[in-house]
Amino acid sequence: MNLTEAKHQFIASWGAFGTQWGINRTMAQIHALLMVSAEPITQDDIMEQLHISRGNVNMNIRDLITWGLVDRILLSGERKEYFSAEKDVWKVATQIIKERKKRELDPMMKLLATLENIDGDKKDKDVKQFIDTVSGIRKFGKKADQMLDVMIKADESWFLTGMMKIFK
Amino acid sequence: MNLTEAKHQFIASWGAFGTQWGINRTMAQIHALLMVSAEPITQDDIMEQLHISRGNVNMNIRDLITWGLVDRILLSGERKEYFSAEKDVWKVATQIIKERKKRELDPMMKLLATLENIDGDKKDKDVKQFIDTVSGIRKFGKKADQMLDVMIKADESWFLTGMMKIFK
DNA sequence: ATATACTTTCAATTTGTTTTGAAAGTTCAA
DNA sequence: TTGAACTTTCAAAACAAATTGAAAGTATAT
Repeated sequence: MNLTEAKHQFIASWGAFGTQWGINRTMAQIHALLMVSAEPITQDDIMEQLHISRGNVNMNIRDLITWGLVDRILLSGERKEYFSAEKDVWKVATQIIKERKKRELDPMMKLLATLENIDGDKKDKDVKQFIDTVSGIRKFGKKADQMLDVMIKADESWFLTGMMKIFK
Repeated sequence: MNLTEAKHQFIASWGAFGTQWGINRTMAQIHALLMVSAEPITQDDIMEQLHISRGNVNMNIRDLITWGLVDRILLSGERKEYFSAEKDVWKVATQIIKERKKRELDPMMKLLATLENIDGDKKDKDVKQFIDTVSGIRKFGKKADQMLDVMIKADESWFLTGMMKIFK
């Protein structure tokens, strides 16, 4: 397989993979393209390579920037904007974890906390089941949260070498 | 807040949460309903409580069963089928991890392995960037994979107590 | 065997999401 | 300023996913 074919396949698969995790396909594809691009590229490059419209590129690029995964690059003497993605997979992963945690996990945990305080007789089996379920999710979520916080603060080498000893 | 309101809110939020992670809303809602139900319930109960059609319930219940999250219960003397969800959050989590790993992570890792072997001069900066990106993702994926395997095999108390000492 | 109670299927429809492209907005050099 | 180069917006269109419900299928009791 040559580079062009491989790039295409990588971009297509990364896009499909993204959709399974609630990320829009184009956004994942743009991110994939930027990840394998050695140099910063322009909106027009992306439009051309992925065969998508200008508006679509613009919208998703802006999203990727708010996710902290892509940077706008201004080359001196150039009018056009260039874009470049963080290439370090560890940084990409921690950035995504940080964002999803903030946007999704944290609000869910907050809600569960309030739901645990319902009125009703705790001897009633339905009330009991509800409280048990919610508090079970909450306990699990808290621990997962702590773990993710440590991961976000840790560095890659710790993850790749140190942590694994523990898991043996 | 009373039980009924709290259940509704839990089901609605769990459904919304699911969609952000690539799980269809109804499926997540049915799962939520089953998680907070003290006793097994029927298709008709689900239809009524979530206001959805018979076909929809049937389809999603079957999906939940293939995910290993819900069981069909046959009460003796009853013609009707009842359904019940695993209530232990740890088991639910490991089950989901196990399935998603098998369905999504494993195939992606396999693909990346093949993409690493492209033809081309490794001195070329584009070829180099591609290989570096793919192998970076693969390294990360392998470690995450190992970690998840250990989690799947471990038990809840290990996660809730033991593991956290390590992360201090 | 047949009626009854229940489950499954799937084509058609509805609903939700993504994409387009033309128009409006911005920036900057001359 | 003006206009050329570029970016952003957003209503409409295209596309994808979820949902319905009626018909077909299956199991069971009599």
